[in-house]
Amino acid sequence: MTVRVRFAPSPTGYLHIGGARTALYNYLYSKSVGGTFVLRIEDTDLERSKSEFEKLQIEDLQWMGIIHDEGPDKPNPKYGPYRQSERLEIYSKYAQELIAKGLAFYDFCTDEELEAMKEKATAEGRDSHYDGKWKHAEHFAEAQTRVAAGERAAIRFKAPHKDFILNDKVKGSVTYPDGMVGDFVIVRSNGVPVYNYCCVVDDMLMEITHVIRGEDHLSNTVRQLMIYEALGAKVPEFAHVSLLIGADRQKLSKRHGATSVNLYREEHYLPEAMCNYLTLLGWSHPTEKDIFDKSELKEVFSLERFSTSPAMYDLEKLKWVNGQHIKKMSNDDLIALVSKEPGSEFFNKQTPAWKNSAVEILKQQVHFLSDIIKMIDHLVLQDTLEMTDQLKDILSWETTPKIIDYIHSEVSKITTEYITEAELNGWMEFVKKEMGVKGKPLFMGVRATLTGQDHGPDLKILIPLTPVSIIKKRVAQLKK
RNA sequence: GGUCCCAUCGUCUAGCCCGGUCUAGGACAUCGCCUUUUCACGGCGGUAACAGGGGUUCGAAUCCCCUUGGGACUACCA
Repeated sequence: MTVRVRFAPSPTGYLHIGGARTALYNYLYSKSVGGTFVLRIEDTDLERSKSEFEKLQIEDLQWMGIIHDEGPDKPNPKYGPYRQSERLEIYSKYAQELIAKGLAFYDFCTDEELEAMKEKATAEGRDSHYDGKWKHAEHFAEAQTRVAAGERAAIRFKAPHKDFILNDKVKGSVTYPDGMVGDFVIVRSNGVPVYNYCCVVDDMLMEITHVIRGEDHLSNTVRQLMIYEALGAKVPEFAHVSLLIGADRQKLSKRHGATSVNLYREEHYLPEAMCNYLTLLGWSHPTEKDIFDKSELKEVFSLERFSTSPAMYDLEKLKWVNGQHIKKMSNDDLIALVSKEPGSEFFNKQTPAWKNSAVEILKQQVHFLSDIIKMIDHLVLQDTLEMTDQLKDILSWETTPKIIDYIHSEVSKITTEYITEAELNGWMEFVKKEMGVKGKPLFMGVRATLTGQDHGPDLKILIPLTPVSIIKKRVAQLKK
């Protein structure tokens, strides 16, 4: 039997980090067993669903490399359509079947009646389950005639009186005691079916074999179990993955800050880093490897390695993972990405050798792509000096003014755009041999003179990357 | 309130199912040292956890129960 999994977002907003993680787990599982990954759009909430969001969410998924095998844009005639709003007749057909079998019933109760029912139940200390007259068989005929006459009614499912047991791949055996849920609505009075019902009909018809989703669905799963049974459908395997939480240990939501994938895309996080980090939030690599690409997981991904407790979404570690992925990249790939960063105009004008050298030295110490541009601005293009205490200290050494004088005259002779490493070496040699300066005063003195800073990358690489015009300005300021 | 789920360093986690090899391992963060005549990278090391209480057992992070704490669900939302 081929494995079929699905990710079923509601197009009511941007793709959420938590959603991306579930999508990723489904994707990884399907790849690990050679199954099919289906994308289904759950847009039965007419008010909140917007087609733009569907498009945006798919874009975010694609950015992360979570590519679906089937979906609205890649339909398989056997299973489509893939938008619930386009499957209304299907749901209606099965709802009629359930009514015919006496497993569901039309309900004409008004909101007020329902409210009164609830209040009465709470007053009596009972669970506030549906208690209306329409569930009883003697009213079925009346209900049919009223509906035939065009009156609107919701359709409720008759919750069977028995325990349900779910063997969850992550949670293990979960028991839902009898009476946990009452007769619930499967089709609203406006004719639109609800999630718990559509989901089952779709999973059944789309032959979904494994449902991997957030733990927030765990309690509701009993409703779905009931419907599977009523429909006579085979129950898929369920894997309820623990939730992502914020620093306050509450379910991750907008108020925890950047929780939409598109924000990270805009900040140019590396998609592979994002996937890497998200994978590790609730799943562990069998060899405790912590930096990897999705493609390396085919052989090792399994449902057995999920953690059962919630995981806190922590930007610090994501930052580190992103940095690790930058280090892993080839210089050419990295150059291509850096060239698209805002503020990369100067970078883009440089020779391939310059870019390669710059990227090679800078990628060692950054966490984000934008850091590379920031560092170029700071290390290479900064032409006004900031008088830090450290710089003042270096300038106070008796050898430093002599170095400045010497380099000032040497630099003014340079007519090329860049200083070569050989020229720099020559200056170092001169200061060492002819001026008798060595050790820390030599290196720090030269560094301060040329960069105006007391620390930074290796001068032999940094200085040939810095335009002479910038260096001239720096030295001139120090000479005063 | 009710039902269900969860509980190892500050954080992500390994170990738990199949008790002993756990004076509890790794990673992020943090601190220190080494290396780099600077910074970073890297290397080495430190601080830091089995929520509490009862059992079962020769022996429990691992099995059972209770307590406590946290979370989810409890819609004609998904």
